Amino acid sequence: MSLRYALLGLLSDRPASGYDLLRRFRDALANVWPATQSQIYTELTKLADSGSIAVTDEGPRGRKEYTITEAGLADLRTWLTTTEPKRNTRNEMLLRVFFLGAMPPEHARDYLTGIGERTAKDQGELAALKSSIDWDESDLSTYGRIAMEWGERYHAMNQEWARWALAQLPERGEQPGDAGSA
Amino acid sequence: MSLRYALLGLLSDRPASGYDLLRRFRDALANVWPATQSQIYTELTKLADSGSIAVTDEGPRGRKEYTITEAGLADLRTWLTTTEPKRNTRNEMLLRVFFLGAMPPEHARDYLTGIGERTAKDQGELAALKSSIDWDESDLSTYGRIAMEWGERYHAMNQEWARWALAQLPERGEQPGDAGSA
DNA sequence: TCGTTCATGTAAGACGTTACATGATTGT
DNA sequence: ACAATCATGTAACGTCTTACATGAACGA
Repeated sequence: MSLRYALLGLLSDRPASGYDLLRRFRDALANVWPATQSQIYTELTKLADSGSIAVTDEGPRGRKEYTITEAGLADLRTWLTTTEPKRNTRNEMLLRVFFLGAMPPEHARDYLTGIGERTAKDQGELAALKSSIDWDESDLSTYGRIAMEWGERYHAMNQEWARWALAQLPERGEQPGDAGSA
Repeated sequence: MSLRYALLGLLSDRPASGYDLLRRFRDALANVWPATQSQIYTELTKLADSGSIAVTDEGPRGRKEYTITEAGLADLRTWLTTTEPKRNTRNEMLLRVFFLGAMPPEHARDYLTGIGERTAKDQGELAALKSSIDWDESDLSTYGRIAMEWGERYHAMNQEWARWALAQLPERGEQPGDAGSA
């Protein structure tokens, strides 16, 4: 259901074609709610059928510009206010952590080190994205910045956790009870 | 694909029936990789067909106890070492943040306050879960504790972020450029 | 005996991914 | 002319959720 509201949300800012929305998903929402071309076009057709959006202009190459209707806006507001957001649970990275015991300890270290590295890379990409955006005084910018901050904090948290987790593992070659040199 | 490996992972610790695994998903993996009864039984049948697990005992009420095979263990290890974990992107809570501009500012405050409250509640539930677990010296306990720590840090991060985000919004009734009383 | 727990299985539908398929327009 | 970009649509497949369906065994 969320894709539906993501589209309504973007269209509440300004009218757009499927192709426009596809780019906005790639640029702005890729880290929050990824969607494929296929999904977007299918959902736009459904939204138009249900009267939440309407085709308000047609351009070259079969371009159709959609505008949100009053009904669609009401629908979006209902979603924002009266329904509880679902928690994000599934986490493949964390699932693997549970089963690191099936591997030699060396691999557990490598895995956690890898997490730290990957999240550092993601953090860099997020920073690049942040500086590439033309932040203005619009609502989308204000709230986009707030979402971006979440991403930065998330990555920082992951890195700190990965460092901490490494410290929980026995040292290379250390035996249980051997707490280092005296 | 992850469900398959979650099952192999649990079975690598010890043999279990579908019903046993269902409870372990509810208790230990609910916050990391939720799975329904329907999904678990279906996947166990597939795993048995492909030779990754085998029925090694049958009990009352049609109970079938599954044990991981060498092939299954190899499969699990391959997954752990040679494939990249997929990032967790979809975040409904954050998606809504983008569109808070479609609502009066009051609602944005309420929403962010609500996030803080809900994550505080989740944190409490996680703490309760933590103290309810019989932590021993097994690998699953070691890595389970590490995963638990991630959850604690995640909730703490969310609360700090929600507090920060509230401070970014204009004060109740404040106009842009009006930075409080002198 | 009667309710709860144990125990397994199937089916329909929503959502998401990947791939296929087509063609107009623009810029060099 | 030709390549890149704009622009839309469909089909097959896999995963996840919800609901339906059944029944044995245990304990009070």
